[in-house]
Amino acid sequence: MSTGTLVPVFAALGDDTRWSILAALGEGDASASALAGRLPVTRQAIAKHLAVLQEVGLVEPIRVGREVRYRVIGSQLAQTARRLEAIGAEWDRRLAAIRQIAEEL
Amino acid sequence: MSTGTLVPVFAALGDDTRWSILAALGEGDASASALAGRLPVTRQAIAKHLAVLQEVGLVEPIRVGREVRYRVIGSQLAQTARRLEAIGAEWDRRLAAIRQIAEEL
DNA sequence: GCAATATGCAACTATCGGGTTGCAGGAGTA
DNA sequence: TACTCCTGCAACCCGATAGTTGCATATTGC
Repeated sequence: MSTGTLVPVFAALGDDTRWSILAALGEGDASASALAGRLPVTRQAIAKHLAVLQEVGLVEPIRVGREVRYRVIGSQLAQTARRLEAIGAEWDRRLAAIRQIAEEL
Repeated sequence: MSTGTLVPVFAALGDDTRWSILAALGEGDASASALAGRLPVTRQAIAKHLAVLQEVGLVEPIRVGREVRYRVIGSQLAQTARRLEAIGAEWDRRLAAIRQIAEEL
């Protein structure tokens, strides 16, 4: 079981501002400028965060006229959750086996 | 739906070395010194990482004589996974509703 | 075409975090 | 007691990154 591309996703999710952005996008698609109107950071900072989120597949850009709206991809979050759960279960399984053997000695 | 204490957990999971440590602990409890023998970083670096992991509840210390072994807590990973999945599902639900309304216009 | 608005790019600052070395302190063992 | 081994703490270095300002570029609407 490899962690593969999982770590960058968590790194992307380990920032409060990015969660603010994701939460805002969770209420509807929006552009960097629109998000800058609601959050206490500049548009450029938000643009950088959106680039990070897009890089790990949590968000996708949609050109609408002269603006670029961003859409959150919920399925990526669900897939990450499934992989996380599988890894945790695997650890539990192995460790339980180890302790079982230890007890029998 | 609040992200609560979720973000620090992701920040903790967003580092390769910490995943190496978690993976090693997934094969059995170990002390910082023991881990330093297997990983290409110093014991002190590992000690810092273990402190971070303990802080977010992914790992717990167990004193055994003069050494401190660490144990990975798989259930914390599972809980994080569930919360993540719930958030993604909530976004999908809301956004689907928004698009439904948009189509009807 | 022109003004307005939105994005893109670049340079810069400052803080955070991962990693190191060095040393002091504590707990087990001969 | 003396020795060994493991942990804990502090200071330091450096690269990454979150954030800013400033300007150039493109696209829509009048």
